[in-house]
Amino acid sequence: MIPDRSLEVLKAIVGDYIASKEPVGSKSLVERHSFGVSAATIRNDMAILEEEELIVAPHTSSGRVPTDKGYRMFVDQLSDVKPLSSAERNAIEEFLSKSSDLDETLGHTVRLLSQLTNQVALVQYPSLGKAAVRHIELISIDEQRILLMLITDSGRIQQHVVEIPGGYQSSDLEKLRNLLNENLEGKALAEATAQISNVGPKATARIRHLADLVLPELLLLVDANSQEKILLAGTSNLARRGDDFPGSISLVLEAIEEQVVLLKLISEMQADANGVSLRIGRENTVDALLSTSVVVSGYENQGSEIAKVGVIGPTRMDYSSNIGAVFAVARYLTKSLGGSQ
Amino acid sequence: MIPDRSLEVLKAIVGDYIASKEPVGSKSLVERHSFGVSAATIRNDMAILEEEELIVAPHTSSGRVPTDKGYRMFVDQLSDVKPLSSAERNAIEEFLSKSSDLDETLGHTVRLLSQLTNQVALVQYPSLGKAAVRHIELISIDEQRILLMLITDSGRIQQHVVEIPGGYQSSDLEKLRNLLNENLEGKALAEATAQISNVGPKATARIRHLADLVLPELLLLVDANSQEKILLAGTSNLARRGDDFPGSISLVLEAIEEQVVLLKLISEMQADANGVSLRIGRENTVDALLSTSVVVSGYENQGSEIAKVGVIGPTRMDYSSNIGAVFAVARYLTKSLGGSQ
DNA sequence: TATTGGCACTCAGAACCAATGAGTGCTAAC
DNA sequence: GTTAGCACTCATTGGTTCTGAGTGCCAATA
Repeated sequence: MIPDRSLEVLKAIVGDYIASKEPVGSKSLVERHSFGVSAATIRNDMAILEEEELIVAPHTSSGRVPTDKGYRMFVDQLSDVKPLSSAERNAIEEFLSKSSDLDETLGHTVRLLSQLTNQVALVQYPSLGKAAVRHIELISIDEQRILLMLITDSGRIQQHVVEIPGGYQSSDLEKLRNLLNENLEGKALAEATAQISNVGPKATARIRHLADLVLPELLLLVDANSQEKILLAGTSNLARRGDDFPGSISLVLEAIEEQVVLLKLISEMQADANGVSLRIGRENTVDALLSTSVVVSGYENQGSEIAKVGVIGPTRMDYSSNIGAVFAVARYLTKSLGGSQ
Repeated sequence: MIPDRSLEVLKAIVGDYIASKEPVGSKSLVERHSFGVSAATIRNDMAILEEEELIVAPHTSSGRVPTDKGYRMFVDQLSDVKPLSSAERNAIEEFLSKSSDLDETLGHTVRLLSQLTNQVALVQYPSLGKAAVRHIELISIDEQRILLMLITDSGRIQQHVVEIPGGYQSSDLEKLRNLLNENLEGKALAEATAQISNVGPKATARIRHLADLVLPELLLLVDANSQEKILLAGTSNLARRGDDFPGSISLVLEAIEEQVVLLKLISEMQADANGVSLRIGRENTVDALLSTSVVVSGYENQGSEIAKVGVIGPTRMDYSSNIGAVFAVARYLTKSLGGSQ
């Protein structure tokens, strides 16, 4: 429908605009790229692109700027995702190999990604909903309190202090611990939720009192919703690109600090064939993010996607390299989790 | 040395400047406050203040702006710290009562403080150095790996996966666990560091192999430096006040995201008689924070300060209410930790 | 001696204007 | 389908002037 050369022109406009931050005109376009035709011809092509709402002129008689639709067309045409340099790949390996537990791994990952892309990076903690129980631990703190811990196979650890008015016997604690693990270990969390209420009746009268206090708390820990969590890094990168945002960047910052909104957004995003998913400008349902683009990719543990990692920045971003970086980091993260968790 | 009325004028200048963001002149000053003297007299007082470098004129013949020294004088004179409204106090109680474990408590606290003050809020995780070992736990993950956990009496939990090439017996695991707890439970971390190397020799030949692998990791966990950590919230508040920063706010954001710098800064700050400590503008040793002020207060567990909580914002901030809020939140946090940890 | 009214002076910022030039749309010719 | 040419637009730039809030200083006053 749209002539080939016009698409080439679109590509060139997006590229130049990303690089220069200035609306790009027919003349500078023709002198920077070798289209083999004159500026007037390019102008005709630009008229087509404008007709299709792929580009727009900020004011009468000035250069053109890609619209969200234009960016979308651009990335969909994008065949060559920029691979990371070997130096960058080394940095990733180096960085992630240092991490020991999940907290550390994710913390390193998100910082790394923000440095790699010069954007705000985000990583979602493995959603409990998709994980399985690896172990449940009950630890005595003092006469009246115990620490309840839930360890999932994604390496995430949740803990909660449970008050036991009237105290408990440590032998009972052990019995309950064994009972819980016998019934729940290895179960997916969704399944565990259902099982927990079945554990109660199995308890002997002796530990029934204890179980009644502990089980509701365990249920709370398992409740995935209350536990979804996102780690951010590199918000200063957003500020540096401040002039890219029409309103104020504080609105954008506010929105991405609001975990709930961000979680909803990224959970809606489905990976495309390449394993990366992106939302451009108005495609984001959140008002404050209308002038940002979000690039995410899922990372896996034991073969199934457990959470997402990505970046968020101005629509005027270098999609090619950002997609490359997000994809690569997600892969390394998958590898790193598979190895040591 | 400085006449009383001149100090009153300084107070008025600081107050007006904070409210209006505009350099304040003698005329508007005299009409907004009732000094009972004329503008010319105020001008004489202002000359004294300028002589003392407490205020400065951005350009010849314009209103005056407080210098860092002026702000310092102002807060040192500050007798009446603005107390929180009862609605605010209720909000704090409400908020903190919902928290169960340490992570949650601190997370809630920092968000709360940022909302209360409209500034960037920070809370430091309890420094391991000042805490004591509550419990050490070894949990079997699979044949070749165990999860080592350190629980401190401040409620902080550190964990690390230890690889045991060649595997281990679960009975040995239990022996080692008991050995560790017998020797380390209740010890201050600094002391525990010293003790850990003594534990090795006490191990029987049977579990020696295991101990040799676990102890170095435990030592790492105890090492306070590598574990200091700060939680931030409300960075969007900084962006909203963007025009208060001469350079760019991205530099400020960068600096406060850099945990190491921030940790060093707040650890240098010693609380004054009121339990609150603040650094104004150039008093901060960090370049990027020359135009910000930092207000912190310590919070306690079991009678001794374990870490700090505070806010960071433009030097042109409402010191009175920010000091009040930080102080109150620190107290509530102390109370909350004492109660449920 | 401290305070005040008066006055000349300064200077950032607003308002206005003209020149510049990159860029456009259109038309007629190739 | 492509191109050269042309008239037109309009954001940006730079210069000029005006205005007014604010100052410093001095002589008069209480």
